[in-house]
Amino acid sequence: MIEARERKDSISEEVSLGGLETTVGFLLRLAQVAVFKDLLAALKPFDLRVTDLSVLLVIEATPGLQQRVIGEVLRVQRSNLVTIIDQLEARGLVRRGPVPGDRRAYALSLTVAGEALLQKAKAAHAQHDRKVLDALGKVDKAQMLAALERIAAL
Amino acid sequence: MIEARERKDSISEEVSLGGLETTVGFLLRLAQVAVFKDLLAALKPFDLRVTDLSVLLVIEATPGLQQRVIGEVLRVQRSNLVTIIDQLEARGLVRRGPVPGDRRAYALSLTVAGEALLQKAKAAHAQHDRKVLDALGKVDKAQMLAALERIAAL
DNA sequence: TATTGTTATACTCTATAACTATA
DNA sequence: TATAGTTATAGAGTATAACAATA
Repeated sequence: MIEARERKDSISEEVSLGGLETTVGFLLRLAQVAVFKDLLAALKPFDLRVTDLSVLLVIEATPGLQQRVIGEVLRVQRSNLVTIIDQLEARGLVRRGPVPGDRRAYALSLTVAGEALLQKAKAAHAQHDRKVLDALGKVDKAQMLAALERIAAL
Repeated sequence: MIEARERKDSISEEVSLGGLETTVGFLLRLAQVAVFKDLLAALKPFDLRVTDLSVLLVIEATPGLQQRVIGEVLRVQRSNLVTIIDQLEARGLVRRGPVPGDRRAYALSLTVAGEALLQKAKAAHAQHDRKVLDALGKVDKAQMLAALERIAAL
């Protein structure tokens, strides 16, 4: 059984990934999955997913935004955003108000309850973000952000 | 219409993301999506997805590997790996051989055709990887990999 | 009893087309 | 004609449980 444990423990160290392990793309995926998993866990007490928090943050920053705009900046198809906003609205966190001069669109804003929940969620998010930043090590945050932005624009 | 164009062009610059834009997690997602999209396009001529290439690379590096091990190192559930290997095997790229002393498992290896296709795919991958590395800018590759590894271990 | 590969299934995320009511 | 929101649907990717054969 010692033999078995040694075999199992050594897998991630001894099995070569054929160069994949020194690839930015592969580690980028592992890192992104880990970050989302960690943030999702941090948001669990508030019953919010990562996208929900993103939506609330954007609306808080610019009340009156239309769904289309939120979809654009968050890279979410406007059709997929409908259900997300529906749920936030049903929970009384977000309000779909009228847009003066355009009866097709909605002006989104946070309710008092939404604002209150967001504040708590932001505290959890800040704690999560601190963990991520600590993991940067020698890499400067600003340079990391710049690098990720350039990669995102490939 | 000038007004309309200006409104549209300015969205990504003028609409605040509520702090999200200076967050490692958010940009990590955008970067990862872009990298996978770019790599997928690069692999299109060979009809390979990103995971397919990863599997081929790992098998090439260590012929005789079992599916379970590949799933572990690539973070793919062994049940989801079945179809992936099925397809590669059906295309004559991968072979499921016997494992001496364990008739439950398969020893995976590349066929001649699989090896040949992989060489071409590797060239395309190298070109893609070069683009990603160029986007790193001032960030040292080794330090970036180390940072991503630490984030992945959150 | 535990493990390998397998099957079946479900759930989330994402993508596309078409509809409505407005503009 | 074009646009905002909506509906329906389909496709990935991922996750879980249970099974047969074998250890």
